[in-house]
Amino acid sequence: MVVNRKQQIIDAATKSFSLFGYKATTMDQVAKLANVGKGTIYTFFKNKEELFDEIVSTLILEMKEAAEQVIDPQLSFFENVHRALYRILEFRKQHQLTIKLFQEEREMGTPAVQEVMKKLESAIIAYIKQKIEEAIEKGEIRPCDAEITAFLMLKLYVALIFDWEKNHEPLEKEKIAELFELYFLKGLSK
Amino acid sequence: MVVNRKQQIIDAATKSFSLFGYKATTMDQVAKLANVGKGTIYTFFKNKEELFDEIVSTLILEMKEAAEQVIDPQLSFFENVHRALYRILEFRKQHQLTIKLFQEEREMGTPAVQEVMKKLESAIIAYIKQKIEEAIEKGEIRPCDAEITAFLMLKLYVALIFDWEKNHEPLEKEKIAELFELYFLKGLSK
DNA sequence: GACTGACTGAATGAACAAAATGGTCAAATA
DNA sequence: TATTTGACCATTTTGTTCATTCAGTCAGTC
Repeated sequence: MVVNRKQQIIDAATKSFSLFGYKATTMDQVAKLANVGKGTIYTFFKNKEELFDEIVSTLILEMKEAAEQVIDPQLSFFENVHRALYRILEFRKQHQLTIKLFQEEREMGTPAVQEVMKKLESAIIAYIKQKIEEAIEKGEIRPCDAEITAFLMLKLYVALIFDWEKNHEPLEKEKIAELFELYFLKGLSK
Repeated sequence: MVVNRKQQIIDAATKSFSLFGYKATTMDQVAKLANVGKGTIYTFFKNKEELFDEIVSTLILEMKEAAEQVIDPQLSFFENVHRALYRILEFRKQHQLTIKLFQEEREMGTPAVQEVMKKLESAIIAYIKQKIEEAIEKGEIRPCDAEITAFLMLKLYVALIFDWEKNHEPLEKEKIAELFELYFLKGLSK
């Protein structure tokens, strides 16, 4: 094994998924991009979907890490939401993958993509939910249904990032953070 | 003219659009339902799309009227939002049409439906926006971007009504109103 | 024994035929 | 004469066939 072939495959697939989406990425293409015979892919991954799954699982982990990097338990819930939000807003640009998949889900409704996006959404909501519960525990914010609040935070984010741009100029990062603060933080603060 | 044939046609079309959606409604069907020859439809409406448009325009007007009925300039902005929200939540159940069209847009992407839904959305946002501007004028709420706020209010509403139900039990009217208050009203209040 | 790429069967979509549908208009009706 | 109508036409949609593409396998190579 000259180099880590599994990582080569993952890198190639990530690149192709990011560039062309799930459906338009062929295993032949991934093999060629990874400088690997197609069969080799199947020694590491059961099938295309499992390869995809592993990549998205990694993405989820990376997003969590990105958030954890800026979250500081010493700081207030508000300050941490603000920091995590900014970090994610920056993170997003690096990850064409998220955007491409979001597009593919809306425009083509590829089943494998729908499934994986559901998983991504669940992971994000579970993460936010936990942070909200901690904040309630600590008495930092007023009690509320953590699940619904997390759900709405994500919906608000998606609405501002993706939906608003359909008919308007994209919003500045600062503007998005400001709106988040205006609604969620002011609304939740005691 | 024994009865109002135009109204007969509109009623039949409304029923069919509500039941089967835009695409699955044929003009033959509408004619049969309205007890009218197909040609007669074309003496009142240029084509299928115009018939559809008139129905949706009426829907928009009815929604506005429904809201106006409960809005009282004497009352506070909050109280009025609350009342209008409740009125609309009840109104919705009567109108299968809105739900059916919302579904058809998401699932099939019928162009005529997309167009009309855009119009509906614009009308709603414009209406809310105006109410927000009046409230800011009167100093009832803190200044904010009325357009974005209206946009987010609608998105929040849609998220709670349609998106939440995809993976959870539907929310009670009371719960929806409570959430609205928690986020928007608390957030906007001075 | 790790790796490969030609091979296979299933899935996809292009091309064509058949059916359905929106819209028209000459004839029937009132 | 003014309305209303449904058979009719052009176009779109739907169903079908068939060639191509692609995910996944496995016999053969290194």
